[in-house]
Amino acid sequence: MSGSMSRKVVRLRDVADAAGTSTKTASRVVNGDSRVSPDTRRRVEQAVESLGYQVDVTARSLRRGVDDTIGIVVPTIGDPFFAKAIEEIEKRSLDLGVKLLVASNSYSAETEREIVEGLIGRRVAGLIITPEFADYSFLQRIPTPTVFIDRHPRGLDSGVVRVDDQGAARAAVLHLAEHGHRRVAIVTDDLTIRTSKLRHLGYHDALRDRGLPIEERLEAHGCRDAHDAFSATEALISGPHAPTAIFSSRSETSLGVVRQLHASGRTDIALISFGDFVTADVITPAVTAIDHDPAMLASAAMDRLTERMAGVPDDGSDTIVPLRLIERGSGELTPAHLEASA
Amino acid sequence: MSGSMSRKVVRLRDVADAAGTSTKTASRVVNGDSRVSPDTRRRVEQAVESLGYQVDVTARSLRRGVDDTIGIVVPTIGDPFFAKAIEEIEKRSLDLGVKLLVASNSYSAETEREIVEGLIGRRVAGLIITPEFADYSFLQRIPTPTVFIDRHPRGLDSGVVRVDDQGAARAAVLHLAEHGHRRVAIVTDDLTIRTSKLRHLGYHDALRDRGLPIEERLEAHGCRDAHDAFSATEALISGPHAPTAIFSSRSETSLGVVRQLHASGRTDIALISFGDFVTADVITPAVTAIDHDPAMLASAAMDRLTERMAGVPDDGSDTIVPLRLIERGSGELTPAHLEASA
DNA sequence: TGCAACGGGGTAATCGTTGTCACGGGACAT
DNA sequence: ATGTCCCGTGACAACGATTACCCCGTTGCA
Repeated sequence: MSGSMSRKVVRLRDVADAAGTSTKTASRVVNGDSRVSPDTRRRVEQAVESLGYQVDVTARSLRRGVDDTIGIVVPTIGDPFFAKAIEEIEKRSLDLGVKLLVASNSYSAETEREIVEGLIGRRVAGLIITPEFADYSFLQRIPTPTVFIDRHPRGLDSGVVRVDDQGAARAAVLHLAEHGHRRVAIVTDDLTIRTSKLRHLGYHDALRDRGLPIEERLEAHGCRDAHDAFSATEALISGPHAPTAIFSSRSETSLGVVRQLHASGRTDIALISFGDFVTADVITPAVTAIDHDPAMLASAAMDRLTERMAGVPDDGSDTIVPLRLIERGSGELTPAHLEASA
Repeated sequence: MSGSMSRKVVRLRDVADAAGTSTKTASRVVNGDSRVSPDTRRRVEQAVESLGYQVDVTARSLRRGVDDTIGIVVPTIGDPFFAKAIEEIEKRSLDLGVKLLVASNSYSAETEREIVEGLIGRRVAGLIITPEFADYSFLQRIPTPTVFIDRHPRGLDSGVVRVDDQGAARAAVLHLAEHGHRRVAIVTDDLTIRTSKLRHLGYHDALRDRGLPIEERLEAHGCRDAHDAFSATEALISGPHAPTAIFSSRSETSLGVVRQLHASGRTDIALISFGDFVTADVITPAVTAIDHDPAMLASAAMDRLTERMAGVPDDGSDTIVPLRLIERGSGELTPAHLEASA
């Protein structure tokens, strides 16, 4: 019944009225502009406090032309790797006083483009994108600072923040070779996926370096999940020329490989997993893994993005995030024939 | 050098000009209003296409008073449980044509409140919050539709979407009792955490139901991570009155328990983990777990949120998301003395 | 025939904030 | 003493889309 039905929202105008200043001055106080006298500042601050004023960000963003957000687009948010990356980026965003818009692009090329365009339509201050299906040439004309991670975008000549897939895969296989293995198999995803291809190339690099044979029957491609890898591994190890070591190119496939090795009692076969997973150290033997730290990738991406936002143009070069090999046992097994002769 | 330095952005006005209509009509087309003649519609659509027009969402949001976004606030984005939940919510958001703002609140009560207020200042259409430290009484006055998940917010009388922690913990311990165990230990986090407390209560419920002893030396509290749990388990199983079964109240602690059991060769001790983890089925024996499906929780939260957004008020009741017990072996081990007598 | 209802369209105000420009007055240098 | 410059401040317009309101013909119906 009170006469003053409180207005829906408190506007800067209301604050200014209460403090006896213009909205402009109130705005100055709210935005930390130094050119305000201490007395005025205090009055405004007090008004803000008592009225519970909060900036309407939609209005601010319209006026400024940019929104205090950055968008991140990943294939799957639930993937622990990307989840950790998002976490790191959110942390950094907090420091920048910016909010984080997350979106997934693992639907189709069309929705992927729509999603990115939608983000741009929101006038995001920056974009971090894991390119998937879409052609990104449309970004050419758009001024939004953008950083790509993990893979190169199709249709756009841009630097990328990524891990050294090829180099690390090579290092892993060399590690196996160093322990005496001459028949090293690979279990991997579809080779049309850039990441998979690079790791596959690294695998070949290592074999070539060591003069080891490259054999098709040692390669299992197209393993999209643990289940595929489970079957593929069975086929690999059941033949007469079974490998003494396996290089699994994704943590997902590693789970399948491990299950198969355990199921068939062949835990004597060496294994290195590209991509770590929890409990890799609980299994016997514990699984040696190459770990790419998502936080590091994310951090590097944010560094790059803040650079772009500051106006530094993309020079087309890639930022390579290092990887590390975690020796746990499975990657240090020696082949049976060597053990016998020892 | 070209004479026409293209204008920064294409506005609705430009589309209208190109199509020879007013902005109002162009707006109608863009927003799918039916009261436009087919011919006009086509002209506008063509203009949109050729100019590459995109709605400026910041302007639209200002005018409408709400932004087409929903905010989700969780303790840790990187936690697989919340990551999966976010993933599900993002999927649902896509259907609603809404973007998702994610934020973490695991910093402090103050930043938690600032984060939520910041979201509200953005005029989000809805909020999904996992309350942590902050007092949420300030939300009382705010019209933004809000749904809380996992825990009850402090300072606000509101329904919640949550799992039945206490009931499920009770079920797990009863499951162990059913297999003959009379000395069941618990490894858990700090009991000041609501979730931990509820699970602890469920543990006691079960013991009481079965007339089993409640002993302090069977309870390891304050295990914040796998490492703590590792040490705590060592203490638990080394005494003279060691338990024959362990109930671990978080997947994180379960990792520590498993490591300790393996390290000390006591894989004969039964174990049920509250919270599943990958490779729980690779370990020997595979770990029986109670799984709370994050997607289900998220989905229920979205159902509730869309209801709120449609104007249905909170009736204060909780939505309970069911859990399921996944029998894998470790929870079905029988105590040594029973085996001996068998 | 008269008139209301409706389809199709336009004009201008509005959302809340902030950049631009202007102004009076003191400090300081010429 | 006069100009220059900076400070604190305010009036005002603009950001781009939406929407309240108005207008003009057609129809349909009494």
